[in-house]
Amino acid sequence: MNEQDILKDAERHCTKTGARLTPLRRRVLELVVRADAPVKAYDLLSQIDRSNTSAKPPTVYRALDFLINAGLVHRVEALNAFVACPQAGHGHAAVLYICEVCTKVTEVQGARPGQEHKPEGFCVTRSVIEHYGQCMNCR
Amino acid sequence: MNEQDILKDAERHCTKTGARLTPLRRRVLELVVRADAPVKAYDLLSQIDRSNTSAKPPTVYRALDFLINAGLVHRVEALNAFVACPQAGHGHAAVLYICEVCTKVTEVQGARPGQEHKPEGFCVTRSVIEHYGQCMNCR
DNA sequence: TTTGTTTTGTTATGTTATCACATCCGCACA
DNA sequence: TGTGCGGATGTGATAACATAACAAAACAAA
Repeated sequence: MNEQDILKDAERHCTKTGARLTPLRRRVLELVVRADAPVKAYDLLSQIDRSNTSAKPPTVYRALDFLINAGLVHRVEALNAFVACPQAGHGHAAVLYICEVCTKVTEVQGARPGQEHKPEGFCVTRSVIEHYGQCMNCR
Repeated sequence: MNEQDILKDAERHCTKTGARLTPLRRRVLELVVRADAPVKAYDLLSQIDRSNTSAKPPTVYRALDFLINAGLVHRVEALNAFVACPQAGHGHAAVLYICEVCTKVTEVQGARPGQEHKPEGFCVTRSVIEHYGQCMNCR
């Protein structure tokens, strides 16, 4: 799935769900999609800055919050970074495989990890699943 | 497993592996164990500070690095916090269930998540697996 | 005791994230 | 047309998290 398709898909998804993909938010999404690897909030900020002098940290963090809630972007917890979700709206339930050499992230949907050993009565609302290692090309 | 047992166990583990559990590191481990929930680095710092005025951020981060490497402590990525590992040396391979109400963490060993959908050729060296929700008591 | 290594102290700074309040903009409705 | 409302963005400040770089001390091996 290429950059343009992902963006179109995001538009459609937002239209359908009533989420407001404003120009600023779209711009941030675009930057995340283009990065094609986990990108830092302050890197996004400096890129936005080139076109919009008024961008400040809250600008980018707010946009990212929106995008994460809309299921368009994932936060990579162990990297304090963000990646585009290749499938709009599947933002929750993702399992990430992160190559520590080339930094590329492969997202696997529907790979809900076995919760066989889940503590009794525990009700999971959100899972962070990130596997780090080397991808095929980088070994 | 109670606090004292965990500390004894940690001592034994370090003796066996040749890791040097110095007074400072032991003190930090003690604080993490006592907390019985994820603790922040700066909270540890302010607790150490009461006895050791010279404690600075690197003091606690270095001790934590050591403890994590020794498999005595886990970093909870999505919280920027740290928890004691109830089983010395099993520090890698852990799956954490974190109650967002009472903040308590239950660690499950040996619950390696299915990697059935792992990208071909990907070699995992480290996994971050954190489930957030409500524990039985807090529902 | 000398030497090399590890640990700890110390200052400074880098990086990540949020708060609080002001302003703007689109929209519904009088 | 204007007025009020709510969501989005602008703005300045600061909080929270983490590391770099170098100095001093502790310690163990030779």
